[in-house]
This record gives sequence, C-alpha cells and structure tokens, in this order.
Amino acid sequence: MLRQHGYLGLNLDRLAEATEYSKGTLYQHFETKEDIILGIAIGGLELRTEFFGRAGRFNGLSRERILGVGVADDLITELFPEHFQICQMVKSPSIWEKTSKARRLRMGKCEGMCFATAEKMVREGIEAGDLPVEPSKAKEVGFGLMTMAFGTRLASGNMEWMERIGIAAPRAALRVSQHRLLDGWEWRPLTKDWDYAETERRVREEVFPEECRAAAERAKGAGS
Amino acid sequence: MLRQHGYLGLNLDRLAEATEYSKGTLYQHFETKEDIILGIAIGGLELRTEFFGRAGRFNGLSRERILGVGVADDLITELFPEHFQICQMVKSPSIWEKTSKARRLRMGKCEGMCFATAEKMVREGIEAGDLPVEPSKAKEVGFGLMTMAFGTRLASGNMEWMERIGIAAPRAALRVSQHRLLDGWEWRPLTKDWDYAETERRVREEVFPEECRAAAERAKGAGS
Amino acid sequence: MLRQHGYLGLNLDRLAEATEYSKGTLYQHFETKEDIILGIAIGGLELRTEFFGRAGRFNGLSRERILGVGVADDLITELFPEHFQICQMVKSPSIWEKTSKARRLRMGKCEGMCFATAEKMVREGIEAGDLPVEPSKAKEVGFGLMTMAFGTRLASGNMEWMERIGIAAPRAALRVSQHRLLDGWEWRPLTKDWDYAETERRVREEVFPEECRAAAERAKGAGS
Amino acid sequence: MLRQHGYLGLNLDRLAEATEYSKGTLYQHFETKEDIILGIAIGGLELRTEFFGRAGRFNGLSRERILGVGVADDLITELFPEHFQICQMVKSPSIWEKTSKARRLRMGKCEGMCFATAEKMVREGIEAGDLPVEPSKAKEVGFGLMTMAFGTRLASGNMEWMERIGIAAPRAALRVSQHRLLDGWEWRPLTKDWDYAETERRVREEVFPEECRAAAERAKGAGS
DNA sequence: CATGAATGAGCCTTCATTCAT
DNA sequence: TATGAATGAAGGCTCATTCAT
Repeated sequence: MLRQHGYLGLNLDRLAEATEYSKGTLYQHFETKEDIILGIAIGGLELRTEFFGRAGRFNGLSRERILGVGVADDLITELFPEHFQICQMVKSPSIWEKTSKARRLRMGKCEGMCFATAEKMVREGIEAGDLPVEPSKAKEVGFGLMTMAFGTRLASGNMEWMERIGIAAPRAALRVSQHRLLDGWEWRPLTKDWDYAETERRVREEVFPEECRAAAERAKGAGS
Repeated sequence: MLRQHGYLGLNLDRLAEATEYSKGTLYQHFETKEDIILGIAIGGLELRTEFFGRAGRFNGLSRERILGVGVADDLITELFPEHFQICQMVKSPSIWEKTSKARRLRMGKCEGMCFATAEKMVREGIEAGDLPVEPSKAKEVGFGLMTMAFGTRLASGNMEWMERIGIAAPRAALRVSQHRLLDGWEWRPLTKDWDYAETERRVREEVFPEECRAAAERAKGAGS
Repeated sequence: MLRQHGYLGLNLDRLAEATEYSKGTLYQHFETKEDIILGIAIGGLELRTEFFGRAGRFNGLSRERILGVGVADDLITELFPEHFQICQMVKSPSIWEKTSKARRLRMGKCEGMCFATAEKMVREGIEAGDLPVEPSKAKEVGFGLMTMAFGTRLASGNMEWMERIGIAAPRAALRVSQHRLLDGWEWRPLTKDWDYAETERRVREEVFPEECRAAAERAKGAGS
Repeated sequence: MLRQHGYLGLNLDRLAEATEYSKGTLYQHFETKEDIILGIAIGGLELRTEFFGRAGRFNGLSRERILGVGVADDLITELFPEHFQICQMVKSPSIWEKTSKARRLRMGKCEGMCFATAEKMVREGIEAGDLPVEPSKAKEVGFGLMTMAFGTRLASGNMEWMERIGIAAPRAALRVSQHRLLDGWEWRPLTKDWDYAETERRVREEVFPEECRAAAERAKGAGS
C-alpha cells in the first residue's frame, strides 16, 4: 500500500481487511497510523542491521568486507524494495511527530548500528594499512558509499527515466561508481589489481545463500 | 506549506488566501492540486536547468566545468531547499497520475536537459583527453556524481541523524566524495595536482555572483 | 435531536440531512459540533432577552411587572421547551471548551442582560417602596425566583415522576411558590390583596398576544 | 470521571484500570455502561434517603425539622458534589433506556422516599398547627423548597456566572430564599421570631456530627 | 474571467461489548 | 468466576472540486 500510493495509500480500513487483524486490534499495538508505518520501517531496519553484521564477519580482505556490505544492501533492496522509501517517509516531521516514543528510540538505535557497522569496517581497512587515510576520515568514506546507494535507490524509483538517460541496470552502475570511489580513496587492492566480481560471488554464496535464493524467487514472481 | 507538512500541508483554501488568487482562479490555471505541485517542481527544475547551462559555459578545464555543475547544485539547494523534496513527492504514482499531461511532458524535458548537460561535460572531458574512459561510459560517471548528490540531499533532510553519525557539514562531505570519485575515474587534473577550492571560488564569483549573494542573505535570514 | 437524545443525539450526518445544508457548509459557520449547540442556545437566549425586556415595559405595579417576567419565562418554555436543557448542556466543561470564543462572548452578554432585566425590576420595586428590603438584596430576591424556575424546568423533564409525587401542573405550582416567596419578602400588594390571576391574563393579552397564540398552537400540535 | 468529562468521560477501559475489577467482571454486575452510571446515582440517592430520614427524626419544632432536610441536602452536596449532575444525566432518555429494569425500579423507590420524607414533615407542620394551609397543599410547599434547591445546584455548576450576577455564596442565598418562602406560607415561627441559624448549628452537631467533619476535610483537601 | 459558498466523499480514531481461556 | 484481547460500528472533521453569480 505504501509503495504504490504513499502515505495516503495506507488506509486503516483496507489495512485491517488485508491483515488478519481488525482496526481496533491494530490500535492496541500501535498508537497511530504513523506508528504503524514506523513499525514497518523498523522491521526492515532490523533486517538490515542483521545483514550488515553478517557481512562484517566475512573472512577476507578489508575492501572485500566493505563490498560485502554493498551486497547486503543490494539484497535488502531486492527482498524489501519499498523499505528505503518508507524510511524516508517516516522521517518527515508531520509523520515523525505522531509516532510513539518507544518506537522512535528503537528506530534510532537501529540506524546507529547500521552506520556504525559500515564505519567500523572502514576503520579496519585503515588499521590494516589498506586505506591510506587518517582514522578520523572513516566517516567520510562511509558517507560517500552510503549517499551513492541512497541516491541510486531514489533514482531507481523511476525506471522509465533511468532508461531514458541510459542507465538500464542501476545496481551495476552503483557498484561501478562505488568501486571508483574506493579507488579514489586508494583503498587497496584497487579495482585493476583484484577480481571483485569473484568476491561478490563468494559473499553471496558464503554469507547470504538463503537470502539470494529468496531474492531470486521474488524477482521471478514479480517478473511473471 | 509543502516543506513543513508535506502533501497534506498544501491546502487550497490556505493557498488561495496566501496568494493573490482565489481558489476558482487557481483552477483555471491548474487542473488539480497535484498539478499545482508539479508546477512548483517545474519552476525549480527550470532554474536548475539554467544554472547547469551557465556552469557548462564556464571558461576552464573540463574537470573545472563539471565542478561548476556541483556548485550550481549547491546554490539551488540553498536558494530553494524544499525543491528536492517536492520533486520526489510529485513522482509518487498517486500524485503523478493526477497531473496534467502538458506539465508532465515539460517536467520530462527539464529533467532530460539537466542530465544531458552534465553528461555533455563528461564527454567533453573524454574528448579533451582529460578522462581516460570510453565515451560510452560518460553516463556512468555522471550517474555516480548525481546519485551522491541525491543521496546527500536525502540524508540532509534529517540533520539530527547526520550529526549523530558525525557528518556536520553534508555539503562539504559531498564535495570531498565527488572529488574522490573523479580521482577514481582518473579525471585529470587529480585532486592532488590542482587547487579545486580556488576553482570553486572562481565559479561562484564569475558565474553566479548574484545568486551567491542571494543565498548568503537567505541563510542569514534563516539563522536569525 | 438534542432534546430526545442529548449531546450524543446530535449527529452531524443526521443534522445535515435534516437541515437544508451539507456538513461542509455547517462547518463554515460553526467551528465544531459544540459550537452548533452553543448557537442553538444563543438563539433561544436572545429570544428570552427580548421577552424579558418587553415584560419589563408592562404598564403596572412593580410586582405586576416582575410577574410579567414569569409569564415571559413560561412562554419561552412553551415555545422552545428544550432550550433550558440545551443551555445547561452547553455549559458543561467538555462542551464549553470546544466552542468558538466569539459565540462564548455573545452567550455571556445575553445571560447578563437577562438577569439584569429581572434585577432591575426588583430594584424598581424597592425604589417604589413596594418591597421593604435594602437595594443590595435585589439580587437575592431575583435569585430565589430564578432558581425556582430552573428547578421546575428540570423536574418537569420527568413528568412521570412529577405525577407520582402529586404535581400534575408544574407551571401552576411554580407560580404559587413564586408568589409565596414574594409574600415572604413582603412585596406589596400581597397575594391576598390583589388579583394576580387577572394581571397574568392582562400581560398575556397586552404584551404577548402573538406569542400566546403560537404557544397554544404548538401545544395543540404536540397533543395531537 | 463523570464529573470532569460527563458521560463520554467514563470509559470502561479506564474504569477497569482505576477500580480493582476487570472489564469482564464489571459486566457481570452491570448490564451496560449506562447501568453502571445508574448504580452510582443510586448509591448517592440511598445516602440522601438516609440523611433525610435522620433529619426527620430531629427533636424540635416542625419548621426546625424541615430546615434539617435542607441541612442534609447541603451535606450531600458537599460530600458528593457530582451526584446531582449524575442523577440528571442518567435520566436522559438515551441513557435511561439502556439501564437494567431492576436498577430503574430501585431508583424510583429512592426518589419517592426522598420526597415523601419531606412531604411528611410538611404534613406534620400542618397537623401541629404551625402551618396554616390545607393538608392537600403539603406537596406544593415541598415542591417549592425542592425546586429552589434543584435550581441552585444547577446554577452553581457555573460559579463564574454566579459571581458575575453577584451571588458568591449560592448555598447561603438558597437558605435565605427558602426561609422567605416558608415565611410566605406563614409557617411558624417566622424568621423574625426565631433564631434558625442556631437551629442549623444544632442539627449539624446533633444529627450529622461525623458527616460535617468529613465534609470539612473534603473541602480542605479540595482547597489545597 | 474571477469569486468563494456549497458540497459530500473519505478517513482516523474511540470504545462498548463479547467470549475464549 | 475473572480476565483482557479482539472486534467493528459509529462519528467528527477536512478539503479538493464545482458552479452560480
């Protein structure tokens, strides 16, 4: 409902009909309609947190591990494509201020953990000597990767336009750009010295075997 | 109205009161409320198109000119901070489908021109021999720069969170990342070989003197 | 609606159906449902104010004139029996606080004028030497007459009970009690020295001829 | 709950939380929410009945005893100020018709006993030769006293207005009016021949010593 | 062409009541 | 007998759109 028609598309009458609960019951678990939306956002964010954590434990070079986070991000987008949009929506003041305090706190925690996981991996790269920048710049490296991913998700919302400007495969384009960015920061091994396509394959198989299968099935379902 | 409370914050009664037109008159210029929002989005986009065009005519190296586009983007964000959000909003299906066809087409044209301007500058860099990639990759380079900017605008919507993750000046962080990305593509001169801060200053003074002054005043007004 | 089922009996859907206006139109004239109720109360109170004023100009002895106010009160109760109840209801905090300030002020003015008119007549009785009390006690005399009338209206809401306790004609009983009260204050001429039934007849004919006819018709309509 | 926000202020969820019973249990003792309200009304009315009975057994002149009823009425108002309002509320048709028949009957009995007690005292006054009217008029005397009390409670609901019209102490004003009424009926001894303030003091001390203390404490608690 | 009063569909939220445990 | 999660009808209010003037 949210994906197709945004905030106004989520109607409590329809929601109650679509779920196995009645309107009244929903209101015993969520304070407002806005709180329900936040609940959905948190659900996805907790999944993301878990995925990022698993990617961080991948056994490989520092730059391979940060690539793992990118893979995790891709998977989440495949499994729960509307999540990104919902997270944005929920942060708009008019919605945010109507949510319950408890959920707001939980949301904050999740977000913190997500970025912290990525930042930690950048710091490990610095400590390992793979990334020749000061430790204090770890945030900036992470910020660049993150904003690129954000912007790509946003742009992907309008595939028609993407094709018009000549980007038919946004995810692939994102990965290329992210690698160029890391090359720009001189995070070794550079693209020309390592087969990151092979790394990506390994991460998918070793860290997210189940999820990849689920995503593939989802894609098939959507395509048919 | 849109900035403060989103789609629901724009109310035709209040809009008619705030403007010098009555509700009836507004309906002679716009088919629906959604069409009005699209009109606002187009207004900003036309400004952007003009700014990008002017940046493209800056007299300097190819990489200096693409930096000019970044400066233009900054200025628009400063002069019309809600524009990005409005553009997003208007693209959501429930709004988009209620707009007039005429405005939809005009919106499409503007968007195309914006990206085309940036892409053209990348191609000029390739043709000038500053950027050692195939001409067909021009799109990818532009795409990376654009998604970073998009993602930054998006994340900047929640400054509280930005500060929590340690990015107090999103625009500066964006510029750093964009430069690293171009370094990653080996667009010469690289960051280490050229004073791009000086370039940025020149673009502001030579291409956007008036606009910089206006933006400075706006910022002062908001700060006080 | 209010008479039969109180506050909850006034439903905006039904009200819009019953009147010649739509819900939206009603909301352009009244801020809330509570404000509509206050509007009804004010309507009756303005009528009451006018009636009291006319009674005050009756040409006769001071005690005859105060009797005129009683007659006016009777007539209002006959013409608009639910008014008393509505006035009470509207003063309950949960309703009162949702009304518009403008109407609250107007209500206050009307109430003030009503009691002032009655008090003025008592003072005239004192000044004329008919009522042997200090002028400062005028309020107390008026208060007694008023509370009796209030209490009678209240009790009359439950005619079944009235009959059970043996009061079949509340209005007549009220008049008797009011006269006894004035006798208690020694307002001359006392009941035993004057034919107040005749006075009452004259007031009805001379001051409220039209209204008496309307009330009689109303009563006939209700009876049939 | 009822006092502060009326009928709508009594919410079964909150009531269950505030009492030591659960919602389900409440429904085993009362048929509907309205029946609960009636239960509250009956509780107060039974107290009133008991107070009136005790006042009737005061050892003194007939008019002193009827004064005792007035004192009892005052005390109840002090101890249970919201009772009057609740009794009114419960009589509105939309509430009344949803109550249980058993409680409706009990309510009727209580009301009857209250008025009967007062009426009996008036008859005793007639029989004792203190009140020179026909025995059949006993009802009318009682009716006048009662409506005055009713009207005063009603008007007291809006103390702001009371002060505006110049009645700061409604209870005292009520007593004055009631005495004037009895003087009007020539119930002996008249006000000028007897110190009823002293009588009132004696009733309080001899008949309601405990209750006066409780009321005083209640008032202190409310004042602080 | 300009106006703004009138419209009425639509939606969030509350809460009395039930009933399986 | 006690409980409280589940229910869903009901209602106040908003606001985009129309159209007579």
